[in-house]
Amino acid sequence: MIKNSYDILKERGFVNQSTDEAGIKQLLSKQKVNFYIGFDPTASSLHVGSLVGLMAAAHLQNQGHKPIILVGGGTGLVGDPSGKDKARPIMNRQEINKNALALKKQISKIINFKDNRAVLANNADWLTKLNYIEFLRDFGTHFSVNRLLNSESVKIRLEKGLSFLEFNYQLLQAYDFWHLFKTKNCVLQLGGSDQWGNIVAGVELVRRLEEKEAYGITIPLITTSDGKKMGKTEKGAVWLDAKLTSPYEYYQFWINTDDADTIKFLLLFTFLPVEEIEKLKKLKGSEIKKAKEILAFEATKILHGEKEAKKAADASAALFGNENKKAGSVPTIAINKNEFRQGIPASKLFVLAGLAKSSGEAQRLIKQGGGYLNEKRLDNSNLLITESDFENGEIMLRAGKKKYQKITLR
RNA sequence: GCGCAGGUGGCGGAGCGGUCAAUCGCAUGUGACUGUAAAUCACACGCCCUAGUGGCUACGGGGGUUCGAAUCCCUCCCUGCGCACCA
Repeated sequence: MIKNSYDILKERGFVNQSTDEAGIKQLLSKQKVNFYIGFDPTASSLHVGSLVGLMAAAHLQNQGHKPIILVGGGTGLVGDPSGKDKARPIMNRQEINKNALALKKQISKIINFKDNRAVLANNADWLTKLNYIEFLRDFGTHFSVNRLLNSESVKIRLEKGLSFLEFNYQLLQAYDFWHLFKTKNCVLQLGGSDQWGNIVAGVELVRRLEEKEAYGITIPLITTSDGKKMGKTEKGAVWLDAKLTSPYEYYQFWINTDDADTIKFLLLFTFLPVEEIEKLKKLKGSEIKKAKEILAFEATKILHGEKEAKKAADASAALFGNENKKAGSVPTIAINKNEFRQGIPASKLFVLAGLAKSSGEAQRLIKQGGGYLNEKRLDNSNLLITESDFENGEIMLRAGKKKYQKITLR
């Protein structure tokens, strides 16, 4: 029996709520569906938080449906108040366009844009052309302020203050859905659970204007088992851009998954068949590490390719296993030879390597016993590091238990 | 526009003339314990250095009072609440 696309999503944990479960199931089983999911171009890279939506979209694409990836170039100019207790900084056009371009590159690692199997859209293309009066007359009439006031996202902000600008966000997103429905025959929207209100607004707008049914599915906000938002690491957010988070760091992020989250993440962030993941469930105690290795490898493979994933896995095994600490793809920086002529104080070197934000922090680190040079614990943050400390042209720095940085000479 | 209440470190939130780089909680980091997990315990947590009863910058911005200001005064900006205005 062929599984229904919706059931696939549901069984892997991608579904938080949906507007009409039976309707969606029927829709997805009888035809190839165009659906959309939006991303905010407020940063130049997506992070693992956005990955859930992309994975959901990828699963649907694998089932033959067609994703429309919407970059919120227009809505980004407004700022979504959902789930925020503060107004977002308003961004200018250029920045947003630059970000949108960068995002596409990352998204195309997961979604296949070849042969028109997926399309990228930017709502700036239509939102910026809207005429205020026309918009109010044609669409404003379909929105009830009473309802908006009752929505959770607005309620929260009412206590702290909400500008009219942000208040309008929902109308714009609803308009997006309608626009895509009209022009691209898009009948389904995916979004984070904080988008529920916005998605429903779109569904209703389509119903009112077109007297046709559109659907929405929200994806749960992925939290770690202790209730925190996922996606943070020692160095901050985990980005999808390899320049910001190297494949090795990305791999490490997944390896460091909490035991309790391992299975959940395998389902969400890998394409492994559910049956296979079920088997991993049986692992107990320190064996869970094996499941995490699979998770880390698969997740890294999806984003950075098999070769990089292997390299990261090897590096990880070398550094944390008992073999000698030689590693291939540990983040490496090259420092000019001349710098070492007089020697660089250990604390400075940690800052240069990006393992500490300030030399005060580095000094603290070393004082507390968390600074290592070539696997030897440093006891003096003023120790001058010179060329003679290099072994085979490199130095391995370590901060704490898990953060490594290799230094080479230039 | 008028009145009221506020604006303090990543966040929450004390302090209300000296002993404040600022109590406390959360978050974070390091160490111990472990399985590169969780929990727990300990320590740290503005920046700089020649590392000291050292220097510098910081309690929305600017100015002032004072030997001395996060703390008092003036002014500007911002936020919330109430009133007014408009619809």
